[in-house]
Amino acid sequence: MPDTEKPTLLVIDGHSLAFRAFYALPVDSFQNREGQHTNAIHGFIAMLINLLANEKPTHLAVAFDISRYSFRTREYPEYKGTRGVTPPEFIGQIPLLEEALHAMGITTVAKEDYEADDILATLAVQGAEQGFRVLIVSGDRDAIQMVNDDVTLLYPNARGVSELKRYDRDAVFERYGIEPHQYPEIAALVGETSDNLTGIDKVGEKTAVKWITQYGSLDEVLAHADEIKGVVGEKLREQKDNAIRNRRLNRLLTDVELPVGPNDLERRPINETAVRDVFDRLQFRTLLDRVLKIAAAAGDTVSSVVAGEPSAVAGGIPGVRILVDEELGHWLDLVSAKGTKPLGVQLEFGADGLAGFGLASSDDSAYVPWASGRLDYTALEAWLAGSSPKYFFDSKRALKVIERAGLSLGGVAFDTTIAAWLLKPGGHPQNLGGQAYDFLGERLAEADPNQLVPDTEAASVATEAWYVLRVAEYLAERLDDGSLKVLDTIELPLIPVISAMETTGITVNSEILARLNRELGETAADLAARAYAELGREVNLGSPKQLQQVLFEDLGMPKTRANKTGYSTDAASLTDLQEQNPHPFLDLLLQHRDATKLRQMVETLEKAIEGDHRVHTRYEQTGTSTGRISSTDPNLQNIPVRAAVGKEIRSAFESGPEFTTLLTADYSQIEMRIMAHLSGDAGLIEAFNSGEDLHRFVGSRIFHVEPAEVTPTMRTKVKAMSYGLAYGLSAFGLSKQLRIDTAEARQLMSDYFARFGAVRDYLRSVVEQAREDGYTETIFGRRRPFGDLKSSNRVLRENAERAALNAPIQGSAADILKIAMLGVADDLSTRNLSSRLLLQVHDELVFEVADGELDILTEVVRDRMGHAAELKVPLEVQVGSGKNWDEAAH
DNA sequence: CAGTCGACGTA
DNA sequence: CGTACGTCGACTGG
Repeated sequence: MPDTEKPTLLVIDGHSLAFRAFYALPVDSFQNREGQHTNAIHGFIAMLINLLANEKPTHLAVAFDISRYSFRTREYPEYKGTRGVTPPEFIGQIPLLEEALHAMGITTVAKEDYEADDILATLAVQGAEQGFRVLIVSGDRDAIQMVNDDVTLLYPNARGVSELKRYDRDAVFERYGIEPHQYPEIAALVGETSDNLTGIDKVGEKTAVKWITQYGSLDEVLAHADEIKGVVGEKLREQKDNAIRNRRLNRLLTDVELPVGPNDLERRPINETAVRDVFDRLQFRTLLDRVLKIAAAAGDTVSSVVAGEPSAVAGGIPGVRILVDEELGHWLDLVSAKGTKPLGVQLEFGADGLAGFGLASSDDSAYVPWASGRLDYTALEAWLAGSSPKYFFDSKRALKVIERAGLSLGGVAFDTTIAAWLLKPGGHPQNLGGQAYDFLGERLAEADPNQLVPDTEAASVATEAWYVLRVAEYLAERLDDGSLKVLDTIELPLIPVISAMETTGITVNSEILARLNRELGETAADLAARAYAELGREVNLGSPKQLQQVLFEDLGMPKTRANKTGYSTDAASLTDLQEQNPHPFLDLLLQHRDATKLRQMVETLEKAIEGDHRVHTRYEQTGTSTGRISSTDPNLQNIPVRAAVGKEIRSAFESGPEFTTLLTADYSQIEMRIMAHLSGDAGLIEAFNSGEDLHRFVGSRIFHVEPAEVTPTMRTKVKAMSYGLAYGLSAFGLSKQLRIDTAEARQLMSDYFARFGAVRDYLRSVVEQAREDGYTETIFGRRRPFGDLKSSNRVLRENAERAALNAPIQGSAADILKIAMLGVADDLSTRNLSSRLLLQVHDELVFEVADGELDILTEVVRDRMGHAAELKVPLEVQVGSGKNWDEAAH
């Protein structure tokens, strides 16, 4: 096919040409009204307009370096090391240039870790293969190597960018006397000052060309180095490593994986609105006319939406800039209004941690690739660590990843996961796409994980960051003042505290666990064998279904409480059965369950011990509907404590090396104290202020005896009653638990409320209020919505009523412990203490005590926990310490 | 294989 | 017919 009929692909090295333009045009003559310098943009676009008019490319792209760092600097850190800092007037021009190009319908291409010339080389090779006439524009002499029959280089001459010298094969031969592909071999010998690549001393262009012509290639020259006489020969033999290194570095890659190929680069119509907008901001009057004229001449139907990477597309999603270094600093300053406006932040995760940052303001977004150890992130690091407000989707995860990358994070001002939870604490956990859909009604593009080659490309983290910002703004609108205060003063400050607890973990003695595992295993096996002997056959003791067969059919025992799959075989039912219908199998079964359950827990814990001999649980800050935090992988909030074996398990949790003991601190009867506070019940308040044992005090009032005369039975009854109150316990439930008849339970309740009537009034009022408002509220303003309080379904309604009367109590207790955690964490840090908070178990905190800090830590903990809230009754804190968790308990 | 249920540990 | 959780094994349905 004759060249004239071939489509023409024009690819420009954006950075190098913009930089040439910057030095070709006077800085001071090109400034817009905001003081932004525009000379490089002006020069570049003027050159581009000439190229479009003269070369009439059918396909077009501009390639950019993302950073001054690339795989070449990793290989040879001194590469391009002689280049000074970017002139301040140049900063900010590249992103604006990209914006202008996008408005003009021109695709820009950049690839992390590669230089623009590698992109040029790749597209040139692909273009030639696919039948294009290829024109490349680069200010880098290494680009000569790309020239061949299909590829022509346009190279700016010394006077800047207004004239481009045309290098085809013949022109290269005429200028250098070699084939284009040999150019890098010449350059390798001579060296390239601008790239900081030293060549062979005494070897200039003439010598190099002579050698290459004589021997054919650099390899051959080096192979025959011995034959070369004189000083240059010596130098060549001495410094041949330089040449080898230079050749390695100046070889352009032709197989870079790019998001676009030549056929994707067909020229598109300009977006006139966008062009007018950008050129107006740049104050490019004449250039605008020329661009519009070219567009008109090309017969473009001017569209308002541009494909590719426009600065704004339908739906208002801002285009994604790729930024690092000074450009990034400039951009951050601009879009955050010098740190006063929040940005959405979304991290990109790679195989080994942090891979990139997505950052977004309301109308702009940027992607910042992250490669650890690189030097061009000072602006980002400063912004991340500083107090400039940042919004996240999951800030705990972000915090951990950022810290692991050796950075620090400050200014976490919003977390959409936590905010969404505060708005709807019972909701299912959502990913960002779910939030965008639920709150904004918009679909966020997600790659289908089931497709090897997804046909929908996932949104960039920069776009995700933009959604984070918008979801955050939506949620901030919807949250009432109380919830916002809980977010700002409790939940957000708690994130780093919880994150540190997870990272720290707690030392667990694996030998103790291994012994327990073995002992419990033996016990279980023994019990199972005896149980089988009783039955005369083997059954799976862990299968409720098989147990039902054995108990209710084979052994013909009376039916127990019904459940979905038949009849219950839980501990309470089996204990009942044992009374009505004694059988040795029942006891053995119960004991076997006990042993296997504990063994399983021990085994789970053993497996969770990591290389540092510690167990790192994960705390779920949005895992409950009351405000508590939950613990998973493993759950350290349900480690046994009551039975003897439970204590043995707890004894395996120890203080780590460098620390002396563990310290535990827990609130005594915090929920009852909150009930006293919220109900204002004079009797209950007096009970807590009297210093008397609570249940003894209450018992004396109910049974009309002196406190000293309250018997253990009386105390047990009162205790069950008190504890049950906050859960919505019924007379029926109380009777079952205390194994008394319902009449007595009813009497007990009525006696209780006769003395502590305000408690009943309060509990009723909570439900009543919740029915009216649709939600309950804790002392600190945390809300929990309830819909079923008006349900006509009695089961649903009564369930909701019990949950509602419990929510402010459990929730306020959760708030108080969280506030205490913040206070303690604050004191530990301001007093420079080394002791650390390790665990939280709803009303208990576990610390690791550093040498010599027991007294001060005890004081801090007592103070901060005791004064986390000012209630109508004192908050009592019990503190204990010991080598392990069991000993530390009191 | 994922999801559900019963059972049971904690506050 | 007492709140709030997480985890396990067995079982179910695909």
